[in-house]
Amino acid sequence: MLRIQAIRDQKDAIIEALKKRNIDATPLIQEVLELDEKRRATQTKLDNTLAEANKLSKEIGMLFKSGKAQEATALKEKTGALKEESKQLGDELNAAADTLQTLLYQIPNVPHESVPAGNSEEDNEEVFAEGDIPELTSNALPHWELAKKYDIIDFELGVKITGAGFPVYKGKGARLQRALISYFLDKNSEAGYTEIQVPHLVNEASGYGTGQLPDKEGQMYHVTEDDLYLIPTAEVPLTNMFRGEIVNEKDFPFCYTAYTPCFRREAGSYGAHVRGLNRLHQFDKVEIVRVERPDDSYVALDGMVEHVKTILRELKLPYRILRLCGGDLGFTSALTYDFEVFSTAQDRWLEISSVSNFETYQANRLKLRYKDANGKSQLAHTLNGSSLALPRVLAGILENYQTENGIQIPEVLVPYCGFSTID
RNA sequence: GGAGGAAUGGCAGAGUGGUCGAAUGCGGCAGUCUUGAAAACUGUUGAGGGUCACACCUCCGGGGGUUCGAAUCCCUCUUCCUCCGCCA
Repeated sequence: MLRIQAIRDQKDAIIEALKKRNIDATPLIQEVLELDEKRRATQTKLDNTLAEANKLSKEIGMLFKSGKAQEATALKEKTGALKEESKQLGDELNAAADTLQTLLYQIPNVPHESVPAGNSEEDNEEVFAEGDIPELTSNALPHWELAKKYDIIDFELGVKITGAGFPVYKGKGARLQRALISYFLDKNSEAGYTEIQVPHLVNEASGYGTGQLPDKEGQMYHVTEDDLYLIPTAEVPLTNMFRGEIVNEKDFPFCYTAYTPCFRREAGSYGAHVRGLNRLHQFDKVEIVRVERPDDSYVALDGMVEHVKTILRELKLPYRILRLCGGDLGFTSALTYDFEVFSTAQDRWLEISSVSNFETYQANRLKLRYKDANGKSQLAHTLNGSSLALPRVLAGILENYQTENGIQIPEVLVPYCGFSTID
C-alpha cells in the first residue's frame, strides 16, 4: 500500500508513473486525498472534544476529593453532551479511515523508473540471455511424455488422489525433486541466506501483509473452518515474520530462504499451455526474501539476480532475463525481473523465477520499520525471488538433457541424486 | 476436547477506579573518568495520529460494555502456561 504521506507530497508524479501500468489513477488519488483531508479534520475535532472531556473528568475528581460533591455533580451533566459528540465523531473517523484504507488497497505500487511501458508480456524487455540451446534429435519429447516414458511423474495418479494439477513424483523423479530442493537451499545458504522452515498455512493478517488479500483471495486455497490460507508462496510466511517489527538499522540486511510447497487455485487456467508441469495447483519452490534499508534495496535486487544466474549457469540451462513492463508488473512490485528457461521440446520459454523489489509497499502494510540515525521510524524495503521454482526447472532439465540413452542429470546434481542418468 | 491460571514498554516485572504512558531492574544510546576498553557514576530511552514547532489525542493481547473518569470492574475473542484426556 502506498504511503498516504507520499500521495500527499507527490500526487502528480505518482499519477504519471502509474500510467506505465496503463491506469489513470487520477480519480482514485483525488478521492484518497479528499478522504484523508476529511479524516484529519474529524480527528482534530474528536481530539478537541476528548481533551475537553478529559479536563472535566479531572476537575470532577478533584471536586469529589475536596468534598464539593454538589459542584461535581453539576459538572457531570456537562460531560453528557461531550460524550455524545465524541461517539459520533469517533464513528465518523472510523468510517473515513476504513474507506481510505479500502481505497489505498486499490492503488498498485508505483513502478520503478526503469520499468518499460507496455501492455502485456510482449512488451517485457529482455536484459540478459545465456546458455546454449541444445540440438535435440527429431524424436525429442516434451517433458510430460518423458515423465511417462521413464515413469518418474504420474499425472493421472495425482488426478485419482486429488485432482488435476497435483502430480505424483515417483522413484528417480521424486529423488530428483529432493535433490533440486537440497541443491537450491545449499546455494542460497552459501550466499548468506538463512534457512528457515515456515508454516504452510497462514492467517488472514499475513495474507494482507504481503498483498494476497484483499484482492487475490480467489487464488488461494482457503480453509474456512479455521479461516487459514494455504500459502501460494513462501514469500507470505517469510515476509510476515517481520510484520509489526521495528528492526535495528545495523542488523540489515535480513536474508532468508525457505523451501515450501506452494498452493494455487489457478482459477481459469486451462489448455495446452498448462500441460504437464507447466502450471500446477501444488508445486515446490525455494524462495529467497530480503529486508533492506531503502538506500540499499536496488543493489540487493541486482545481487539476487546475480545469485539466481549462478544457479542456472551451474545447471547449464539456457535462460533469459526479462524486465517486466508496466502492464505485466505485479500489483505490489516496483520492479520485477523474470527468469525464463528455454524448454526445447516445447519450443517455448518457461518462467522459473521472479525477482522483485517491493520498496515500501509491503512494509507499509506490514508496519515493518527501522530506526534511522536520527531515531525516527522509517519503512524498510522488502524483496523476494524464487531460487528456484521446481516444476519448470525440472521440465527444462528433462527436455534439454534428453538423449537416446535416457536423461542425463546435470553434473552439479549428481552428488545430490546419487545417479547420473534416468533411463 | 475438559478444568484452572495468565497476557503491561526491547526483556524482566510493579501497578486492582482519578495526579499512570505507566515504578524498579536489565538492555540500548549519550556523556564523565581512562592512552583505549571494562567497571563506576550522570543523563536519556515505547508506538501512532496531529502541528512549521508546540499543544493536544489514542494505544497496557483484540473487540465491546459499565463509569464524569478504566492498565485496574464486566462481557467476548485470541494466545500462552499448568493439570487431565487424546496423540505423530
